[in-house]
Amino acid sequence: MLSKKTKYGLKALSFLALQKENAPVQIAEIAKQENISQKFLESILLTLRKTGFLGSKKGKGGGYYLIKEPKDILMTDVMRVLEGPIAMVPCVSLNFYEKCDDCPDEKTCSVNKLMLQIRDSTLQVYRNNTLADILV
Amino acid sequence: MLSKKTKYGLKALSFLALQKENAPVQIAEIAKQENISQKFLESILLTLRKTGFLGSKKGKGGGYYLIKEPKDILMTDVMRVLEGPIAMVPCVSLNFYEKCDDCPDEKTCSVNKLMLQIRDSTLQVYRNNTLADILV
DNA sequence: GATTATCCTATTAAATCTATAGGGTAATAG
DNA sequence: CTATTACCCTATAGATTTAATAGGATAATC
Repeated sequence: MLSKKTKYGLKALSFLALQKENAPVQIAEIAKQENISQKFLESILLTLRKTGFLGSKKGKGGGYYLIKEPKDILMTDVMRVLEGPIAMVPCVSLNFYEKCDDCPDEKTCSVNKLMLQIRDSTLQVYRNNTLADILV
Repeated sequence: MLSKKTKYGLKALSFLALQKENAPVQIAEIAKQENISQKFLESILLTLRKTGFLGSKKGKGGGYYLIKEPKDILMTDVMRVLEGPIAMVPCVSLNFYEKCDDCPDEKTCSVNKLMLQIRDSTLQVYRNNTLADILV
């Protein structure tokens, strides 16, 4: 399952991408429009700012805004930040590789063999989509 | 993340597929060979029996065995039974469709748009693999 | 009839996810 | 300069899911 964190994060990014002239939008405004708990959204936006997707402005007229153009925001990067590793098992992860403690040898593991294919096909979709591509 | 349940289930199925003449194997034997908690594995095998993947035999010389040939066991079916819906969000699920309560319209949802692609590519992998294909 | 091994329900323990609380900090307007 | 606005940040609580364990019932075999 996709976490609410990722879901809300994607919705917020899309919402911001649709603003004219990339004007800052307040947390409260996004939360209301997208039916998201405001405080929860706040922490998600904070993460997205710290990881270089969003900029913020304090005080009246402030809010969050995209730092890059939608076509330059890769889903691969967004998903890794919000959802974590793209692979379903650590032993096939490119960026978060880890050996399974119960598995003596990856080369003779059927789970590894199947999940490697899933990772590749999933990665292909994320690599083929930017924020601009998923706007509707 | 892939659940341990699915991981163990796949390993058990693979293990059984490699037995000569499809002889029954005891839970304890599989658990030991694959480093799985025996009681936990027990409940997984029970599920796989109830869903038509395995047969069982009680008493001495008993155990679990495959009911169909590995090449006739589709990963799509195995994954749905062990891991649940293949889609990452209910609103793009073929077999477990559900509308999101927070989303007014799927047609204008960027999460839906992205996850639809993920579902399709994931499904393609599972449909292209039988138990026989992931044996090593 | 003793032994073996699956069958089944209930419960607990651990981990993760989701959301909330509450105050701090910086920018802006007037 | 001061009140207001809105983001900043940490901690924590509640809910859900996952993983594992306990303990005995049932059925088949030797």
